[in-house]
Amino acid sequence: MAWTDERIEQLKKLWEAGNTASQIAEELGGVSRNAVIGKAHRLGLQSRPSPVRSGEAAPAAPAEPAAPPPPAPTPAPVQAERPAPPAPRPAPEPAPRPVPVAAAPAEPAQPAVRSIGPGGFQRQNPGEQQLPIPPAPPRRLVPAKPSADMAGKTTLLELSDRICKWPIGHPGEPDFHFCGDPINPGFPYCLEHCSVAYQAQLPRRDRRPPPPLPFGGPRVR
DNA sequence: CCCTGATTCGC
DNA sequence: GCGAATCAGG
Repeated sequence: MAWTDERIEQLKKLWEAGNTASQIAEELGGVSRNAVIGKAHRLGLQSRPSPVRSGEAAPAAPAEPAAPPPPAPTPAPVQAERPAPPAPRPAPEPAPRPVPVAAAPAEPAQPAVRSIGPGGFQRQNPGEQQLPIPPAPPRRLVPAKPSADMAGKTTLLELSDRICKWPIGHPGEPDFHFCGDPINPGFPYCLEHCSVAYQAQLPRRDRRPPPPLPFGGPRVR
């Protein structure tokens, strides 16, 4: 997979938005986490806090009223003979810039989880057809769990090589998610779902009636 | 062990 | 330039 302008753009956006390299890699597809990191560095993207923040984002900062920290004068640092990295403090936060006008490819504002249809497209409900494109995100975007009822559920974006990818529910529905249990080593599913997915071929007369199909079986309406 | 980003280095 | 392998850390 090549680094097209679009993909690079997406990479920058996601990187600066605070997504992890893994998340970005999955988002882009066709690239590894390492590839993303490597590219990010080659692009000169500021290395964000490398002391990883695996769990949740650090909410730490108390909602301090507008009290911008004093501008550090930082005079000439006396670097003896240490190969101190010239890297200036990240200081991202591009500041809310006014959105041009129309034709704004704004999309990163979307919550990570949206209903993803079979083709990979994002579904729309009848009522929400291409209305006003959301203005630029006012504030830093955070991965975040979109809705309460999705809390704890494994979404498409959270799949990895070691968790069960057995789908629960129907794609496109609000609570569609994946099993998420640890996989049965060597298989894409957990033990339980492997037993459903892989059945030994039995003589006809001994066959059991229909095992539940993936995706929850035929739709019922 | 899981994860994170950083760095190296052969391609 | 690319990214797997490796390193270092939470």
